[in-house]
Parts: sequence; C-alpha cells; structure tokens
Amino acid sequence: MLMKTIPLHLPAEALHPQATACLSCEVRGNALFGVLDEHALGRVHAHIASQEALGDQAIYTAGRPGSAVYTVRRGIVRFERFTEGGARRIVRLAGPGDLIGQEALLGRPYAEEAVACTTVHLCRIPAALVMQMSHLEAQLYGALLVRWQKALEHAEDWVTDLTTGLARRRLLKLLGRIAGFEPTSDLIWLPRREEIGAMLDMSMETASRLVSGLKREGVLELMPPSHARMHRGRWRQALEEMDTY
Amino acid sequence: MLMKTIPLHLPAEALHPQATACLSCEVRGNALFGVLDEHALGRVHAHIASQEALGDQAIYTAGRPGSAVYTVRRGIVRFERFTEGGARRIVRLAGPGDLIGQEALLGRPYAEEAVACTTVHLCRIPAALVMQMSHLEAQLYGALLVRWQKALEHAEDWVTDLTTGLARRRLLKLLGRIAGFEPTSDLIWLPRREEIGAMLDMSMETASRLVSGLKREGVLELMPPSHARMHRGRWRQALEEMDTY
DNA sequence: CGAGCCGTTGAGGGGATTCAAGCTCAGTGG
DNA sequence: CCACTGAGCTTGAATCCCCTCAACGGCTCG
Repeated sequence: MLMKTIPLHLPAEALHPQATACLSCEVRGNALFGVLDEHALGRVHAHIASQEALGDQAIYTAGRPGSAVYTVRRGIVRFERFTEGGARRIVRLAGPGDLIGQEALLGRPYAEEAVACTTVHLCRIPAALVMQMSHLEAQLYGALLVRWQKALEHAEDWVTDLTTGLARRRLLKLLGRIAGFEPTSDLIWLPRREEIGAMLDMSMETASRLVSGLKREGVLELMPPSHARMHRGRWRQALEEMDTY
Repeated sequence: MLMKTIPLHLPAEALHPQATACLSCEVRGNALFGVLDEHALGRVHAHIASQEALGDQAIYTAGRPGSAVYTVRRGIVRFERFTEGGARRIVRLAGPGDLIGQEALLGRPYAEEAVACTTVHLCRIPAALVMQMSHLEAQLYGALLVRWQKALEHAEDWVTDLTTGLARRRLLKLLGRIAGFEPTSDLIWLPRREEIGAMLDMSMETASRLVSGLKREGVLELMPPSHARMHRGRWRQALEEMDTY
C-alpha cells in the first residue's frame, strides 16, 4: 500500500483533510492512536474516515463480519442484545474515547448491535490498518490491550451497578453513568423509558414512574426530547439514601 | 535471564518436571501458550508454576498489584465484587481454558477478587514472562487479544442471560452455564444458596425455593455437599417452557 | 383531524423479599 | 454414646416491589 507522508508542521491548508481533523480531535489524548507519535500518525490519517450517526441509527449490526473498529469522539453508543425470549437488552454504553467493535481485529463478526443514542461522531478505522500497524508499533498493541481491559471492566461494572438492588437505585446509578459522559454540563441525555427498561431490566411503566418521581423531587428537570437537567447534589443525596438501606 | 533449553523428545524422566505437566495438560489446545510451538514452549515451562486452590480459597484479591496471570486447567473460578451498599455480587465465572487476571499484563491491580468454587488447578504465568515473550512471538499477542475478547463476551452474555427475567429462568440459565464446564458428566457443581443469590441478584431463600422446586420436578438430584446430578433433558424442557412466555 | 408514538398514571395481581421458625448434618466435648 | 452447637438449607406467612393490563394526554406528522 502506497501513501504520502505529510509533514505535520505545514500550515493547516496544506494538510490532508483528515489530518486536520485528527490534530484537532476532541479525544486525541485518550484515543487509540493517541499513543502514536506525529510521524506515525501522518501515515494513517488518510485511511481513517470521520463519520456521524444520528440517534437510533445502527453503527454496526450483530453477526456482520467486521472490517473496522471505531473510536467514539462524541456522543453515546449503546450495545444491544436479545434474550432467547426475544426481549431486547442493552448490555453496555460507550462514550467519548471508547473503542468499539474490537472483534473486527480478530476477524470475528460483531458480537452485538451498536446503536447511536445521541448524535455520535466516530472515527472509522479499518481493521487491516490496525493489524498492519501493530507489527510496526509495539505501543499500539499495548494500547489495544488497555482498551480491551477497559471494556471488560465496564461490562463488569455494569453488572454490579445496574442489575443489583431496587429499581430506583439502578436508575440513579444509570443517571450517574450517563452524566459521567458529560462532565462539564448538567444537561444530560435521558433515554426513552423503554430504553431505560432495556438497560435496567424493568418495565417501561416502572421507568416512567421512577423518572416522574425524580422530577417531583427536583433531581431531574425534563427537557424533551430525550434530555434532562440533573441536579447533581440532589442526585448524590438520593443515591446515598438508597445505599444506607 | 538465563535458562536451559530442554529438547522435548527426551524421555519423560529426563524432562524438567513442569515440561511433563505442560505436555500432558488437559487444556493445552486452547490455553494461552497453546499457540506456541514445542521449541518456544520449551523455553517457558520452567517459569510456569502449577498450583492448586481449594474451594472458597482466593486466587488473587481485588486491588492487589498483579504480577501474574493464570490459566484455569480444571475447576470453576468466580469473580466477586461489592456494591457500595456492601452486598456481594458475583459478576462472572471462568472455567477450564480461560485466562484470568489479565489486568496484570497491563501493570494494573486486579479489578476484582477471584475465588475458587471447586478445587481448581491453575498455571501461574508471571506477567513479565508473557510481556517478554510477546516481543518475540507475534502469535502470542493475537492469542491474548482473542482471550480478552472472549472474557468480554462472557461478561455481556452474563448480563443478557443471568440478570434478565424471572428468577426461575435465571437459575436455569446459570445451571446450563455450570453444566457447560462439565460436558461429559451430569454431575455438576451446585453453588451454595447464598452464592446463587450473589450471582443472580436474589435472596438465598428464593434460591433455595427454586432449587427445591427443580428437585421435585426431577431436574436436579441433590448430592451434598455442593454437587448435584442434572437431568439435561428435563432442564432443557423447563427452560423452553419459560422462554415461550 | 385522525393515526401513531411516547409518556403518564391507576388498579390489581404476582413474584420476590423479609422475618421467622424448624430442619439436617457434621463436628465437638462432656 | 449423646447432647450441644453452628452452619447451611428449607419452609411458612406477611409485606412490598414491580409487572401487566388499561385508559388517557400530549405531541408530531401525514
């Protein structure tokens, strides 16, 4: 494969369009290719496509042979699976800086469906590119392992936090997790009631009742569609009250 | 580091003690070092310690800086976490062929506590050994990635199967999973009721009622302590009855 | 304006929890 | 030998959390 190396100190106008995007990336520090130096980065950005997905749009679907991994730059992505009874279950969320679809690097089909929750900005990275880089850059392999372990710990955190105890506690935990994706603002993405149900294994009516309750208590201020303002102080207090019992 | 290379075609008596163990390993085909050829294997086995853990004995504890990963050769291992309320939650099981404690390869402390459920046979593999081998054997890196992805999928399967729906369905799913560790026999490990509770987020009384129910229906025949004979046909039938509703 | 989706709220029922008592069984010591 | 003990398990009764079924309101869109 032949590609032109572009010195990164040239003025922005002279850069490959994607190079500009990579340099100003919101998550460059903790993205997969963040471990690469500028020289190495110069060789890859032409192959990385910036792409966008609107809410409820699938990024990839379960079972499809994967040819790329994605870095989430902005927004929230959910992973969906189905029980044998046909019930939808959301098993994990991913946010800015997370790497999704790693199965593709092993030549495996995607294990679940990845769907955008909010508008999502992604970098599509061809699996072949990563695998060929890996032979050259030992650091990249290390970064991959770190990301895989992070995904694993997220999955286990999900079990401890979001499937344990009373419905109200699980909802509060979920809100904390979503708010963590938006640390600077208190305007958060609020899933549809049916989605909350799929994440926390409760009916959408229960989700609705609990959300309404939090609204009455001043923890949430609903801002339809799919958004809310969260009072972090009251949120923390509500959670502590649950955990003491 | 200096070590003697031992030709693997020598009679067993002349081999390094651990070499004999490695060659006759029950899970060599799908263990981490299974990707290595005999020559490479000859260089490592002296550093791998075979070890054994009895039921309820910790293999490693959460937060401890990890210096080794382990391959499970025999038995079942559980991973334990605690919710902020202090409730114990078992978040995953590992069985023969599984690699546990991968965090150690990243220089991270263990993320949770690993405890033997049954008597467990392990290979303790120093993290430093894997990391130094990795530079030499590209295949080993690939095998590592596969294992990490497998652990991730296990964790997500756990959410879809074991935290969804009625308590009876979750218990049946758990039994299927445990029976999967012992494909050739119908004598399975049956956790204590309190442990079942920690895996499926139910009280130990509920677990007891359900187990008793399955006993009455002839799905299980209890063989204390901590064992049972499972009638796989009736198990499958019971599960299908749940999933149709 | 009617259709359809999402969300809310109520009523009734059922599954799971909690509290509690009694059981089995291995181990201990009189 | 047998009472005593304690851990694990079982079972019952009352309570409660959550589900299901249902009706209704707000909103967008054809």
